[in-house]
Amino acid sequence: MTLRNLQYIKHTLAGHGLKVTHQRMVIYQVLQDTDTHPAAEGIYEKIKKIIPSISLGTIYKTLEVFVEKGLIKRINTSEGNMRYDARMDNHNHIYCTNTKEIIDFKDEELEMLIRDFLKRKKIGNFNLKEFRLHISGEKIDPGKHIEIT
Amino acid sequence: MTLRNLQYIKHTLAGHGLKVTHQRMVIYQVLQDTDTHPAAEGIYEKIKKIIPSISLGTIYKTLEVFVEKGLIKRINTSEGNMRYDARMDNHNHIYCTNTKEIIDFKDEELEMLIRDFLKRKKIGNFNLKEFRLHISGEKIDPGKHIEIT
DNA sequence: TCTTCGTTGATAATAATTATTATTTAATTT
DNA sequence: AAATTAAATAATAATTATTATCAACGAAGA
Ligand SMILES: [Mn+2]
Ligand SMILES: [Mn+2]
Ligand SMILES: [Zn+2]
Ligand SMILES: [Zn+2]
Repeated sequence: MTLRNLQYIKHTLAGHGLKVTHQRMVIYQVLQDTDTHPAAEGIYEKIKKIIPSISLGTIYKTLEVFVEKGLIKRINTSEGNMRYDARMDNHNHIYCTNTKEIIDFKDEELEMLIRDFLKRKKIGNFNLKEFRLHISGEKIDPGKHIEIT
Repeated sequence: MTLRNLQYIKHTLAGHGLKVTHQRMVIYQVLQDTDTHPAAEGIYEKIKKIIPSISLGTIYKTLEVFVEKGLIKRINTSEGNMRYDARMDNHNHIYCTNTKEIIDFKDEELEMLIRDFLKRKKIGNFNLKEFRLHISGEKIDPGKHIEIT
């Protein structure tokens, strides 16, 4: 968490109409440094190490505000809880049904392929906001990483 | 609910290793006749009209069992509850963020496009089960239907 | 520095789902 | 067909995830 980073985070929060608080900065920073799509509880555990006095309610509230302001995304799983994604560029997700991991998967070609398809295939009475491909399956070796080639 | 249908449902349940009960038959039939991807509560309301004595717990348990046995699918929403889909062929979903509707969208070309792409793009250490495109946005006129052309 | 108003932490409330258990029902054995 | 066994259901309690409330606090502008 360098000084330059700190300034950037302040600027980002303020730029989205949010009052800059210590809690918000730390939560946003931690989300930025995470690519595992954690749930509120998991985020809480991480933040507690930095701000031991933080309340779980503040985590929930802050996540909600961030989503509302378009700073992060809330993502859906087949499990009973919400998970969060600080990555805001268009990308897809690979779901591992046994480890519950959500792995990012970005591919320009796929992006174009689908965008092109949807442009041809007109959906009437509908204002399309975004699309995402959900790929699901199981890691073969849960200890190792998934690798895309 | 014709007799032929009834026999077919019995056969389907038994064929998936399930004991055939009145509750299960009615729940399965109702799910088959629905394309709105209802939540447990909504299914409960429908079933109560047919079996007034049914318990909400039975709905939850039955849905869980059906998912487990591969008779239906559990689907994810950005809201805090699960929804269910009796349609088992590969298809995609359009999410309307204001009406909370989930609309089926099947297209062979899109299917092939993505399948082809994923065949080329190898995902290592991962056993792919399925993929689905989540399209989200808002209905322009919430009273009218979405139409795909 | 003072004032204002949004934010936080503590806690209570709600919604969705899962667990428990006695009772009922279906399937299997006699 | 009656008795036996095993599984499913209904009623209810418990848990989990999330949201709401509210007094105390802190950021930011006057
Ligand atoms: Mn159907
Ligand atoms: Mn929930
Ligand atoms: Zn992501
Ligand atoms: Zn569907």
